[in-house]
Amino acid sequence: MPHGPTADWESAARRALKESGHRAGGARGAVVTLLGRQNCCLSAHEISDELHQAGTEVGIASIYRALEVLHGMGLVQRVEFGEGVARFEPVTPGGEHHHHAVCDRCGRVTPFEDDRLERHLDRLAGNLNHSMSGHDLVIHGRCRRCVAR
Amino acid sequence: MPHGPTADWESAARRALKESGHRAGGARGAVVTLLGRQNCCLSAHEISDELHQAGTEVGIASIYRALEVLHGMGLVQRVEFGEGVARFEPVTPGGEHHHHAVCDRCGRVTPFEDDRLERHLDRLAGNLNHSMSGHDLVIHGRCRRCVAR
DNA sequence: GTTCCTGCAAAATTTTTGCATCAGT
DNA sequence: ACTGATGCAAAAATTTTGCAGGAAC
Repeated sequence: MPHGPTADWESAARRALKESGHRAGGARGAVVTLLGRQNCCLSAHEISDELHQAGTEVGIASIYRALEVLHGMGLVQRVEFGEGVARFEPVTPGGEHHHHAVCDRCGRVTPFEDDRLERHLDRLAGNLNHSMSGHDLVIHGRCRRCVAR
Repeated sequence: MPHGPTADWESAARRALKESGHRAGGARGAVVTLLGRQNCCLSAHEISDELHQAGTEVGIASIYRALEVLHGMGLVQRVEFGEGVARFEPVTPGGEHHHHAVCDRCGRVTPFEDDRLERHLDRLAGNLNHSMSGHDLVIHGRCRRCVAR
């Protein structure tokens, strides 16, 4: 289910940024590169840590600002699982979309996808006269590992 | 769709609290009463305001603590819509369950339910070997009112 | 050279915690 | 009375903002 880096989100994002007159150097570029390698969501803090480990120092404020721009352009989605931290993940325009199963015991997040669910959601949004720009289903419970204990 | 107060969540909650040796006087009782009249979610701040308006002064810390206990007992669900505030709503054990359509423009939250979706989710959780204790689907977009403008 | 971006530090929010006091059973 | 609950104030954690310096084009 988690399937390699998302299509080519990174180049699409860089193109979109350039077209709208944004630069993608230092901090913002690093965030774009990192997200492009991601197949699920990361919190701002996790992004900071990963960049740090890769030897790229980036201020946390710049990370939030980069995410704000990307979110405003519809390039990243913001999701929250009820733990009080926002998480961000790349959005592939017509492409793949996944949802999240969260283990309330160990915190593990398992992404999954389901075509029927997607179709179902489109229909639902139509019924509500709600123009849907994004959606996220969060399943809470215990992951298979924690269930076994 | 939004349908009156949830069955009789309040008495069920009070019973469950008593059985587990918790009291439900002052602050906690006020939160239980308020949630029992609710058909969708409220943030801690909103709960504080509503209680205030009803003439019941309750410290915000007590509200969080009450919600913590209720959440721990599975009596309330915690949901977040990506705005950085947690919202809480009563859970009716075998009963009704709804989801949320959030307008990213005006902030309006529209609850909705769909039986087929619920059945679908049960099946999905099974496939993932994930024991599901709760779930929430958030649809982002523009509500019908904002779409019209 | 101009404009936008970045980082630091400070501020604003939301949520949690310590502790003395108070209320429910 | 005893135990647990409450409120206040302080702390912690997350996110936002102001501003001076730096990088991109």
